[in-house]
Amino acid sequence: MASNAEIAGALSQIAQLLELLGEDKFRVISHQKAARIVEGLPLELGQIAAGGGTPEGLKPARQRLMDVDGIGPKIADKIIEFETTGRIGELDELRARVPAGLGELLQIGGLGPKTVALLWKEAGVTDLAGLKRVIDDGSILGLPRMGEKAVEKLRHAIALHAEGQTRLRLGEALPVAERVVAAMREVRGVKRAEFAGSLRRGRETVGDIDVLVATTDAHAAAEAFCGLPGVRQVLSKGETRCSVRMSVDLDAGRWAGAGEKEEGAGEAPSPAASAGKSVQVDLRVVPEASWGSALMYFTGSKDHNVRLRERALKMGLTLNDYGLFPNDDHETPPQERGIKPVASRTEQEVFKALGLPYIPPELREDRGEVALKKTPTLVEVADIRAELHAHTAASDGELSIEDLARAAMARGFHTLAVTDHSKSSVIANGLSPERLRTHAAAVRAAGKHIKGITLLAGSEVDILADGSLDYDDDLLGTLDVVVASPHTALSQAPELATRRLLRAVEHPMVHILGHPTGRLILRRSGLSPDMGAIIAAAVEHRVALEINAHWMRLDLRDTHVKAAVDAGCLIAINCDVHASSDFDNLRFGVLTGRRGWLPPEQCVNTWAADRLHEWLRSKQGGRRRGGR
DNA sequence: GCCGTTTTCGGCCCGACTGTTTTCAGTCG
Repeated sequence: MASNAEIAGALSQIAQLLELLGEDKFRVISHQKAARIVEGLPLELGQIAAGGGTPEGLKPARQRLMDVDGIGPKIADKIIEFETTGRIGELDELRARVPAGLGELLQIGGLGPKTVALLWKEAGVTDLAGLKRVIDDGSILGLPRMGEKAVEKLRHAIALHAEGQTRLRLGEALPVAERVVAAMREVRGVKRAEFAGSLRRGRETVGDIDVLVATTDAHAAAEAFCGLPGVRQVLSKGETRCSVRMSVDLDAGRWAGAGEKEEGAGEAPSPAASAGKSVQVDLRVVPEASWGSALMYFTGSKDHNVRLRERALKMGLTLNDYGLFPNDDHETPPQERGIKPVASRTEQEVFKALGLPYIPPELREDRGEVALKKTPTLVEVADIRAELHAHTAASDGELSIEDLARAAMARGFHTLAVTDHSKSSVIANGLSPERLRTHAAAVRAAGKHIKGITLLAGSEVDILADGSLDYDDDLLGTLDVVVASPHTALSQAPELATRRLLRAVEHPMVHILGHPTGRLILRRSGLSPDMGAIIAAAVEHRVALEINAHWMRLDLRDTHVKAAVDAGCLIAINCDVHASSDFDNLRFGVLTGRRGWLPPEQCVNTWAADRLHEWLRSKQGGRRRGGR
């Protein structure tokens, strides 16, 4: 079965090739948009295209695909063709007409389809090597719009591309953004400063960082921004916008420490993974009176923003970053003609004027949020009262049971589950059955004398490649909490992965499916099981699917969380604590939950102690906590 | 190529910055 990612990849390739061929730009946009939608879709389109799936099984596949907003008859047919034959005729034809190397050129900053097509048609450039050649021999200067400065910028962009500059993970980007915002708030004249963009939406990776300021002294703001510590290069500097490349701190890459070891051999940690990394940071200077509309404009995804503007137009209004204005179809933008906006000062005000409830930033992805009637209640960091996945020095953590308990108490938690690794995780010093019994007894003993928090004895038990668990049922039955997680064989085929995880979810003693796919963001993709089947089984067996809060993992990912939430599945947000500072990762897990529309009541970590403990006990056929 | 509480045809979001073009095209978000 073709995955959504594969389908999205094919569609976006069609868009790219159409663009290079100078085809109708709206066809291009349609394919791009469809690709984005497919990628973010919680349901598996391949399954639908193949005529599968349950709820509307009798409806023709084509019709069901077309029910997805953004997919029409043509694209539906292409998806079906892709699913049934493994290829798309149109894509093959397009590929035959365009040199394969042009795709890479489009990834170079500042090079768009027009310029790449120009290079190809006028200078015979078909790949990166060809581009370097025409730059070196100077022939590129003979092309239209290619002067010395343009070529110099291009050189720079090629060098950056060669460094493999890629997206930053949420946990790497957020500290940079917070530092920039804090620094800008100290600048003379600055009234407000916030970061926006995909970072404010809490996406798992970001391509750049957008920072907004409202100030009485735009010049001072621009100067201060371009002179911030860590700025390597000023890319552009204008009255309302500046762009720089900024170094990313070494200490953002904590993954190299604890946590990595559990992955086993062959996944060598890279302590200097973040060394030399940089990120583009854009500063936007906006009028204070437009703060709300500007923040909205620079926070919403492209599709979300388009959706809002279309909505505005239907209401006889026009929306831009300066505000929501009456639409008079004048050529000059309303703000330049002194027209007073209907709303602009705060996001709340603008949403209200659009007839919408306030939409939290994490939801602004055009995944149905513009149809909301009221602001949904989403899980917050302050709601989290329990950590159900933590390691001590008995396996690969740093803390003793007591220190771990105190760290959890300091966060205001009522419950902490100690879940060290099981025996197969040899590199993580997994516990033999005998050690586990001793350890569980030690946890319970500690629980007796530490007041103010309930300590639970548990295990993060390996789900072996065939879906069996790493301890036998007698031993598992003595535990308060069983987190079952895959750690090895993470590249097995989807069908095998599905069967493997289903077996774990169906196991009567499993409470939580830990980091279900085992992916590491930007490093390895992990398992690709049929998530719909996993979710359905988890609902049936009252197993919680974990959002592992480490920013390297964020596993479940946001779109799967959404599917799980829609299905009524329980979710656990766990920090997978190995060191005291790992509790700080909670906010990344919460952001991911919010992106999946997760309400607090569906997240077991928010439950009151009694309710949480009752759920844990109920999974083991009424066995009472305290062991045998 | 998609879409429709003003449309099944004719639209499709909006603005800033850069470089080179003396009035704008291309790119980006």
